[in-house]
Amino acid sequence: MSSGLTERRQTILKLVIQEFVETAQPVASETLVRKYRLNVSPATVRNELAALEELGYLTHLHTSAGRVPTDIGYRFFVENLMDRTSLSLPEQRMIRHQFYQVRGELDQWIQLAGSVLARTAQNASVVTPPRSADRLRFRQVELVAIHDTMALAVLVFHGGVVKQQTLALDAVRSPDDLRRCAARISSVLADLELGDVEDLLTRDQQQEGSAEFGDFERQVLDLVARAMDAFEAQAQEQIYSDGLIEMLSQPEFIPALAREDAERAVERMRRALDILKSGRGLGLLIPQALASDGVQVIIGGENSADEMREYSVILARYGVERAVTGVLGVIGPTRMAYPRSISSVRYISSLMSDLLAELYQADQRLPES
Amino acid sequence: MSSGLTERRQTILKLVIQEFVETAQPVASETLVRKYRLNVSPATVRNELAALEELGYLTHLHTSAGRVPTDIGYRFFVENLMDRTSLSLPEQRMIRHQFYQVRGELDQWIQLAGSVLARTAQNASVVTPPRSADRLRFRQVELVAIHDTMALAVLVFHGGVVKQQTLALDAVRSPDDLRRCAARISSVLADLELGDVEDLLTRDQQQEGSAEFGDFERQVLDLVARAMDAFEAQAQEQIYSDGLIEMLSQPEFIPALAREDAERAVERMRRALDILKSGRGLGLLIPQALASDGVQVIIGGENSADEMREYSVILARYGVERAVTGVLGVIGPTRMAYPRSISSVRYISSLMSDLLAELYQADQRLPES
DNA sequence: GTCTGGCACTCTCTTTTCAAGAGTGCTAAA
DNA sequence: TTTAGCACTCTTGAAAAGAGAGTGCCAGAC
Repeated sequence: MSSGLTERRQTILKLVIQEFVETAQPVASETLVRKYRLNVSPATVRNELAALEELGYLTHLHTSAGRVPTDIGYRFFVENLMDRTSLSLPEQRMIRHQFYQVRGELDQWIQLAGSVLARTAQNASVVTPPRSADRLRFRQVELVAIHDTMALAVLVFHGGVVKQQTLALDAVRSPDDLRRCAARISSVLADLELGDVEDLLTRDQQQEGSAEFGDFERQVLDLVARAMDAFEAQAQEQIYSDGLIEMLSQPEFIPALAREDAERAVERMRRALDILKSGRGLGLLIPQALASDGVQVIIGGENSADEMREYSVILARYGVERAVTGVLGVIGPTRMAYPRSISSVRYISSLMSDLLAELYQADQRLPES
Repeated sequence: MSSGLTERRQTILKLVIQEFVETAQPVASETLVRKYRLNVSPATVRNELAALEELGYLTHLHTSAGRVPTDIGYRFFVENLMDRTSLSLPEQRMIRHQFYQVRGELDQWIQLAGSVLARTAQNASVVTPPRSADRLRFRQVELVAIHDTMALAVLVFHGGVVKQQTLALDAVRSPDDLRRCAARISSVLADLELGDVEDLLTRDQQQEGSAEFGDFERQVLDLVARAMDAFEAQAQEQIYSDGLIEMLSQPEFIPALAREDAERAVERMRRALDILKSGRGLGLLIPQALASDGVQVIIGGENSADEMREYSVILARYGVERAVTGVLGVIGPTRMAYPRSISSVRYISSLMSDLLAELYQADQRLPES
């Protein structure tokens, strides 16, 4: 009976999605006619809705309820129907200004990106720190005295990765002592990877008596190896997330608005919490996003993880290609303001890329407000 | 009629609280007799319960429901009835071991403390980073080249406070250049506070032509001033928290178990989230805990903040007296396993104190596993 | 052939009612 | 002072009934 996705059906599909995203209520034929001043009757719209349902773009919760988009419906909307907008210029300017205020602090960039994404998309956000695709390579170490028997070791790796650790000294050391030791180790370990460092250590330990390094130097070497190990071990796992409150303010999590068993809303809340805290359900998506260009949109059941069936994820890679890259994005119920969320993810990822590029090549500049 | 808190009434109060903490259900007279093999009849217990209610230690939700402790009841329990236990030795050992594995990393200590507290108390936890009571005093700066036009500035302050920031260079600088500049600034700023640094900067700017510092040096000075300013500004506010999931797994937040309108459970959940994220309701408690010795227990309405009426907070100061101190603790529904939570807070705070002391005086050692 | 008005039908949602159950409070007796 | 007995209160759950929302379909109009 249905002769495919006619123009009018596409228009109606778009309206249904807009309406549903806005109100979180199943959309009735009469509402569409009244609110959008369609000059056809509700009955006509009903026929079209039935056709759209048969084509798989909409569903019915029960016989006498309005229509709700399916994952396929959202997908078609995102691919073909959606207005491709950007964040407004004042908004962009405000965001740039916020980043400008924390210039120089990578950790703060990450936090800020998470918070801005959450606010603009009114959903949860995830950001992974930028990582190098290569294995970690040592660059140099600085030892700074904190007091007589305590020093701070600042380890710098290629790609601008920095890690600091305190270090209990076995004996009192003068600043000169520290400097000498740091210089020695920096030159010995320069450009080495974790495996090389470990080899060096075991080799040194075997030739007991005529050891190449002093006790103190070996202590620092050990620290370096441990730090590199710890760093590589957690490289994949770390996901910063924010916007829990924003997401949980969505009607899906408020029983009075979701018109359903409050029990289910609570259960959903708990599971959402779990997803964000553990990063489960995102695990596969992130490497995938790291390997793709542009903004990725994963809608509901398109995600293989079953617990994500009711959520959409919008991700984009950011960083400097072939150097360091990370992933950032938004996560929320499938009923999501896709145009706005996508614009936001796109803008923040390009902004973060600019910031990182500045860290890597001085010929790119942070846009100033 | 009631002749005060007799021995037997105290016993019964203790049992009511233990039972209620365990089951989260109002406690009935018959349950007490059956479960704890009291050799009196339920009717006798009922009389005593009525007396305890008149004295203010228990309440009734409605005529035909069991008894529930009041804040006053919990308070009496904590002061007089509670068994004063410690964490078991195996548990202590396991915790120490976990801290041992992240030795040298203050940030990790804080995270770990939060996670351990949450797990042992099955509630949310809060930890503030250790802060000095004095104003921040500069110690030294190191400049580490990241690449040609980018350096990392590591600022070290008195009290072991360290902050790192990247710095875009105005021109290519050799490592020697950087070292010289860092040494110069370190010696000029040594032991200065924020105000002094700012004075120095304005004084230098006024004498235009014959400036005391080079462009590059002034750039670094500026960075230092900004960093100190930012650091002092956020010194009070930063509260790390964990254990949201643990707390939200308490029956109070699960409508099916709380036997009440699910709506209310959801509302409660949302508010709890807000408290943890914003730190509101804790604001007054933390300075208070910083000024007190030992473990502080604030039960329900004892907290002036109204949104905390249903929550208890257990806090302890940690750190090195007169040097750096922070606060850590547990937050959860008033129906809380006080003995265990208090032991846990006490143990972790003393452990963290030991760790920090090690950072300050070498004559104290981290207990090794 | 497409659109529209009308109307029956379905399902939800809310309210009411009723019975069962849990636990207390009180009284009177041991 | 303790206890048994019993009436009373309040909750909880199930079932029933009525209102409302929205669809699906048919028959007629354009």
